[in-house]
Amino acid sequence: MASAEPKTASTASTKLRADARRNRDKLIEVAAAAFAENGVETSLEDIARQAGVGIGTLYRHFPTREHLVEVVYRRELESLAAAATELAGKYPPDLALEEWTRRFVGYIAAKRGMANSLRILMTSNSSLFAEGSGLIRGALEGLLKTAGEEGYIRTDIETTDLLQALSSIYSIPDSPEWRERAYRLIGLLMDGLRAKK
Amino acid sequence: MASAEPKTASTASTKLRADARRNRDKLIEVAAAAFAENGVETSLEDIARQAGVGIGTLYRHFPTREHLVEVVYRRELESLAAAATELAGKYPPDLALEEWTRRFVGYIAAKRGMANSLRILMTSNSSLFAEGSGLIRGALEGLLKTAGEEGYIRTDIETTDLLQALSSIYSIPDSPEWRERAYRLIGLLMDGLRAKK
DNA sequence: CAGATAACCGGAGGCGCCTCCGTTTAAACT
DNA sequence: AGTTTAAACGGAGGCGCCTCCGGTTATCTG
Repeated sequence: MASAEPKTASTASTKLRADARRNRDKLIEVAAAAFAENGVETSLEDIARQAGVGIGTLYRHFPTREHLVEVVYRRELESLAAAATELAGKYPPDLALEEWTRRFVGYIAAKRGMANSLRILMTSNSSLFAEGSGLIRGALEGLLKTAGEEGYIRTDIETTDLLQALSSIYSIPDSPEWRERAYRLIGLLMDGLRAKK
Repeated sequence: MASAEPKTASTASTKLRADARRNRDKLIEVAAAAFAENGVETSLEDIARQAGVGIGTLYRHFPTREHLVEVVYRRELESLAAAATELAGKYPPDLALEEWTRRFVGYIAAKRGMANSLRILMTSNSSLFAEGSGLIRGALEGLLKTAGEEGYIRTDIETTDLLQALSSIYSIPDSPEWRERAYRLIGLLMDGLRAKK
């Protein structure tokens, strides 16, 4: 057989038995919630329990904690990127852009506190980082382009510039008003963008 | 900065009861050997067992694994610095310098593999790093100065230069000949130093 | 030297990690 | 439908982490 496998690239459902696939999906879903709530240090046995499977099943699907973290991280990143298209079809371009950046903040918020774990993950698997930022950049670029072409915002701002500004959110120090600050920053940026000169 | 803490961090025997002090010292000694042999992931219970104390005692002295690692690391660094003085009084200056750099290599060799742990430690406690490199720099500087003044080596090389060259050893890729390569590099540097122009 | 006391010791216990393997079951075959 | 079989399940078990606290002991005081 010439290996003409109908492999679907990214979301490859690599021929998993039905039950296996169900369990795997459920595990990812539960893990995502658990990580968001308690950080990456959450007990894996808890996750397995909540997903209604044995600990053995969890470990078969995700040999190490890092594997699980990576999958969850990737999935969220993808859904964030996908949201760009969705929002673009639902709101005027400038509002779509603004709403998307808000979601971006939400995503970052969830990742604070597990910064260290993520950093380790990134350095031991740098392609993950490259892929991730590529996805986000692409999403942002699409939104910017549309909004610019349709005259909602100025056109002399590069994706890189905005991304740079957004990523500065990451370094806002932790505090009760963290989110407020982030939103203020976004508001500022958006107003700046709308000020077509 | 007003870092005028009166506590001498180094060998501060902060009024420890005799037995406590004994146990603490023994723990450090055993831990140093264990880390060198099996990396920082060694079982702490094993260390306690080998030191002939209960696990509770270990945890009282070193609340976290990182505490223990840090103390061991610091101690080795200090003994490396002390070796400089010792060697200086025992060999001609240029040989003392050469032998010291060899020990430096040994030290680095022991630290490979635990690079990640050390990096975490360093970023969460940057003063540790500053202190450490200060010590080493001082030791090297002393050796260089003596050897230079007594005419054994050239005098137009700064401590920083040599330290830079030495630290490049750290990035020699892992392989069976790792040590050979390191020693070759040292030989090269030493010959260069002795070539008084 | 005896008694008091504060510091120290150590291991049991509860929890999570991860592996291993006997049992169950989806899916391919007849 | 019945049989087969390889994939998937799941939990027991061994190990290490870390905490907690009743027992031990160095040191101080009379």
